[in-house]
Amino acid sequence: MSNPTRARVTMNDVADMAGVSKASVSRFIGEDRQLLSEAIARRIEHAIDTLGYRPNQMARGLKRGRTRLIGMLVADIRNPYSIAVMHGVETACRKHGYSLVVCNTDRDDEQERLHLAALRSYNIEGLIVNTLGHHLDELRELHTELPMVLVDRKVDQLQSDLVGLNNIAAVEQAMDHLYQSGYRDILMVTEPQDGTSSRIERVDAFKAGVAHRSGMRGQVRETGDNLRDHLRDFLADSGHGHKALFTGNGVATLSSTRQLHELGCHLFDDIGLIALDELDWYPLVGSGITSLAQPTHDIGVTAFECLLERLRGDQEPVKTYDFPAQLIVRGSTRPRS
Amino acid sequence: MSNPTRARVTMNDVADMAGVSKASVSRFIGEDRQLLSEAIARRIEHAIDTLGYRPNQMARGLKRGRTRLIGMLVADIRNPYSIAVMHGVETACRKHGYSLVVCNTDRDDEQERLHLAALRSYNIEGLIVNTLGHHLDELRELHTELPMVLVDRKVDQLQSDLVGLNNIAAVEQAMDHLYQSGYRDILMVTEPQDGTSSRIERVDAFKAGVAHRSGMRGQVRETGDNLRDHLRDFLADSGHGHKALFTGNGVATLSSTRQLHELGCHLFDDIGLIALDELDWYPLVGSGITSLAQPTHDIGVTAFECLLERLRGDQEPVKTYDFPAQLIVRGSTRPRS
DNA sequence: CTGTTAGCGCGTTCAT
DNA sequence: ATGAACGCGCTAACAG
Repeated sequence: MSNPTRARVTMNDVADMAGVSKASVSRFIGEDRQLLSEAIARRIEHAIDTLGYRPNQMARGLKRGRTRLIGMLVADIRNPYSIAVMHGVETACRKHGYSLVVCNTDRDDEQERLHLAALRSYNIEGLIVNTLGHHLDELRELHTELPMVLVDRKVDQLQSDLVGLNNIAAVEQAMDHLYQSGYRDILMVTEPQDGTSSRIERVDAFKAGVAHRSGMRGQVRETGDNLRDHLRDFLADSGHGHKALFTGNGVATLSSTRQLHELGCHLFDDIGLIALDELDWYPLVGSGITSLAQPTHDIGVTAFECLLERLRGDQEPVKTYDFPAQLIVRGSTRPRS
Repeated sequence: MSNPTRARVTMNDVADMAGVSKASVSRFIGEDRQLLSEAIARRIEHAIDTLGYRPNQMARGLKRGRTRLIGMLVADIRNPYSIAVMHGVETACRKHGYSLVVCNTDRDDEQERLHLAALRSYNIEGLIVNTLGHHLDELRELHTELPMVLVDRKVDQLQSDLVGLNNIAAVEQAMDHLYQSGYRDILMVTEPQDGTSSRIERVDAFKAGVAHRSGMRGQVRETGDNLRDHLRDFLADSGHGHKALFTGNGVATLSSTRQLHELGCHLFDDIGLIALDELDWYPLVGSGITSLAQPTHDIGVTAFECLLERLRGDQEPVKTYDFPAQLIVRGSTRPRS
């Protein structure tokens, strides 16, 4: 009964049953329905209903060159940021009748290559990229065939639209808030930069922000095996004013908070914290984690709409969409004096 | 330069350049490479490389009926459980040369219908379902064409393989642990059941577990606007032994913990907590949240492999894969006496 | 308004 | 071992 060998009902079947030509059926399911006479349209509709006919998008795409498929390349699908953006993309896709093929590379360059080949073979109409783009040649070649949009991270030498956070402004917001709350000794924790443009921008902005604020001291550390030692050292080294951590993304926040916790740190009396990216559990940790929330949903929606513009023939020069972050104040940056 | 109008290089181009017929090229990219002479194979390979030819999966699928596409219907893509399972599915897909089309319904029945139609139109070879399956007719019809596997939640009247947690055993583990740790007054918090089989099973198992443990009291409450009041009442109503919460999934844990936090509860001295599902922030909240972790990755992998079996012709009766949960003890269930 | 014809890119007989 | 011809399901061009 559930044997997947039953032949699919095709346009021919519908045409036969309705006693019309395939062309008429094609017109019925396409944009040209108004060209059909009332009588024929009804017969076709009836045949479609009784047969349960559904057009085959593959065949359709083969002929028209439009598959209604969008690809998304994600570096780390378990990162809540990626998920949130993807949710936005998916919503927008749905709204415009597109489906989304998600490819997770798990930060593996070889997987990226394989996925790119696969996506290409499926004739996707556009591609949303949230990876390091280490296969420049393939990407550029693909870009000659279809529009692409970068999310969060730039890819060098790939001239493509970009949508993401205004990192400079966001970091400035964070610095302002820390400064005004009385923190003077800041340790920024970032994931290894590794060529990721957004991380680099944030670290650079952090250094610049420290430089032009009098009495502020700033250092940068990376997540990894040594993080705990770095944090311990930072906590021990007093005499530079109230201390705070500035974590560059959700992953950095998680590992930093875990390490602080394991170090027996009282969250957040001993040390302040402001995080880039908002996660749903921030209110629950200690007195709550202050964060700069990214408009992830809008970022995803914009990425898709950007693609859609290009698909509709937009030939304008490469655009960049910089979204602002929203400060959410919680206990982890309570004012000090 | 990045104008998406450049014609794709096709099998014909390769054949022309290599001076052979399309059939030979087809043999080269297919399974019949050993039928080709060394000389011709080399010429074809060279042509493919210089032209950058990639076979068109759409056309291929159209002809052979194998698109190498798997669909996954997810009720809530922002639920970490779904993501974790999806990650497992994706890994398995990749390993076997399949690509994954993910469809998020946002718990909306109408979206489920639309997605089902879309997936079908793309000739996916199999479907993984993690939704309520409220469109039984469409699902059953689809099931006549392709294999399906249910994840986490059963769908009534849909005879299909199922992979998920052994809910009975998992809840028993939780109850045992609570009992042995000295808790006697338990409030289970679940998302509205709403026909979700896994939630129903967990609640039923909870009630049964309370019933056959002497001196234990158990109540069930749902997440929602009243949760806070329920929790306050529960906290106030003493005299039944040490209190603990048992949350039925990640979402329930998050909302319960938030409410406790806002009620000014000291986590977790005033009340114990054990959670079904493991999330990465559990160690950070209060003294840490004890949990029962699901083998989400394995569940995803198994779901795909199950599909693959069916695709390869497995005709055996419907199977059910019940995975065990793993208890992770943290401070939220510290022993009481 | 409607049907006929010719492919889209590819796999698969059949010949040779 | 290789090529010619046909068709997968559908759309687009042209006739009528």
